[in-house]
Amino acid sequence: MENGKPRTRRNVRIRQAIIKSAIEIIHHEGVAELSIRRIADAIDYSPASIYEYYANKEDILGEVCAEGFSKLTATLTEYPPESDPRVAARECGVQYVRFALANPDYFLLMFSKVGKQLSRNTEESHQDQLLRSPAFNVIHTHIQALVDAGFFEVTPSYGVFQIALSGWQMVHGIAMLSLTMQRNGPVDYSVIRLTLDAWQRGFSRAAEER
Amino acid sequence: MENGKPRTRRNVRIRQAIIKSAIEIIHHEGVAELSIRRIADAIDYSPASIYEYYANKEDILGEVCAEGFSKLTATLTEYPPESDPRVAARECGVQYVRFALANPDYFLLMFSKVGKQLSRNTEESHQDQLLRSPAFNVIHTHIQALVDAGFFEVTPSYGVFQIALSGWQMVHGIAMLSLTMQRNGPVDYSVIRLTLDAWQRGFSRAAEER
DNA sequence: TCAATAACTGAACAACGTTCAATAAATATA
DNA sequence: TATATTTATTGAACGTTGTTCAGTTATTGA
Repeated sequence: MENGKPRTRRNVRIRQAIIKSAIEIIHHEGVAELSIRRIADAIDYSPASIYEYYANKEDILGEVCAEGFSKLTATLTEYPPESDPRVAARECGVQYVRFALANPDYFLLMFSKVGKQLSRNTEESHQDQLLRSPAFNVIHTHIQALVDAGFFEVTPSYGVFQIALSGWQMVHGIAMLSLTMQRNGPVDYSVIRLTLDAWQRGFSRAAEER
Repeated sequence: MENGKPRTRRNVRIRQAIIKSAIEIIHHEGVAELSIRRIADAIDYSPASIYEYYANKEDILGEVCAEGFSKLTATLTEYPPESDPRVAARECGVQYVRFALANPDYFLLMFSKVGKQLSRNTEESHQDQLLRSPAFNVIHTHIQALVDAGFFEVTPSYGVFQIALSGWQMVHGIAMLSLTMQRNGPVDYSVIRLTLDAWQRGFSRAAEER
C-alpha cells in the first residue's frame, strides 16, 4: 500500500497531519483561528518546520480546499439510488445545501480560494475545466439523466452543460445566502425542496411548450 | 442641510472620509490591501486616530458593507421602467449579477460580513428582517407585480416571500459562482437571461398546471 | 483668559506569515 | 563501524497587522 522510501513516507505523513489538523481547527474553532503557529502547535512542530512541507499558508489552504471538494463530491453521491431521476437530482441539491450548512467556515473557504487555482493556469476552455471537476460532474450526470428520461428539454443555445451550471448556481445561492444571511435561523428543507422542484419545472418539457 | 455643532459636523465628515477611502482602497487595490494604517495614510491621520471614530476595523467594514448594500439597491432599480413585469424582474436579476462582477471584492466582502450584523440582535423573525432590507424589497416588489399580473402562482406553503427569496438565491448563486469560479472568463449575459427565464417558468401559472 | 474637554499621536504590545543561520538527526560512503 | 553528507528541525528575528494608552496639542464653554 505505502510505497517509496521511509523518508518519503514520513514526508507525506507529516504533510497529511498538517492538512488534517488545519481542517480540524477550521471545523472546531473557525477559519479565523487557523494560523501556522496553531497548526505547528497541534502537530508538535515548530512554526518554521511547516515551511519544510508547504511553501506558504496559501498552499496549505489550497490542499484543504481540494480535500473539501472531494468531501463535497462524496456527500453529493451518498443519497441512496432512486428510480425517479427528478427526485435524485433534487436530493443531490439538498445534499449540497446540507454540506454547506454542516461545514460553514469550510464551505466559505472553499469558494473564496478556488478561483485562483482553477482559472489562470491553462488554455483549456472554462467549460472543459468545469467538466473535469468531480463535484460538477455529479450535477451534470443528474441533468443528463433527466434529459435522457425526457423530463428536460435541451435547445441549441442551452444544453445539458448550461442546465447543470444553472442547477449548481441555484443550490449554491441557496447555500450561500443561508450561510451568510440566516446563519442562526433554522433552515427548512421542505421549502428548499419546493424551490428545487420549481427550478426543475422551469426546464421541464411541459414548461417548454409555453 | 448640515446641522449640529461644528465639532459634530467635523466628526461626521471624518467618519465619512474614513469610509470613503476604505471603499476606494477596496475598489482600486482589493480588500487584501485594506488596513487601518492604509486608511490613516489616505486621510492624513495617524493610525491611532482612526479609533477615535470607529471602535475597530470590523465596525468600519460594517459601514462599508451598509454603503455597499445601498449602492446595490440603487443598481437594482436603475433599469428603465418596463411594461412587462417579467422583463423587469429578469433585468433586475441581470443588474444584480452586473453589480457583483463590477465590484468583485466589494461584493464578496458584503456577503461575508453581513451575517453578523443582522441575525443576532433582535427577536424579530427572520422573514421580517429580510423584508426591511431595501435590496430584498426590490426583488419582493417585482415578484408581487408578477403575482398581481397573474404570471405567477402562489400557494399556501410557498408565497410571494418564498418566491422572492428563491429569486434572490438564484441570482446570488449566478453572481457568486461567476466571481469565484470564472473570475477571468467572460460572462455571457444572454445565457444568464435564459437562466432567469427558465427560473420564472418554474413559477409561472402554465407550469403550475402540471 | 483659562480651565475643561476633545482630538490627535508616538510608541508599544501581541499575534501574524515568513526567513534564515545554526543545530540535530538520518542517511550514504569508506 | 567510523565518517562525511545530506536532510530535518528550530530559535530568533523581520516586517506587518489590529489595537491600546499615556502624553501632547487643539478646541471649546465659562
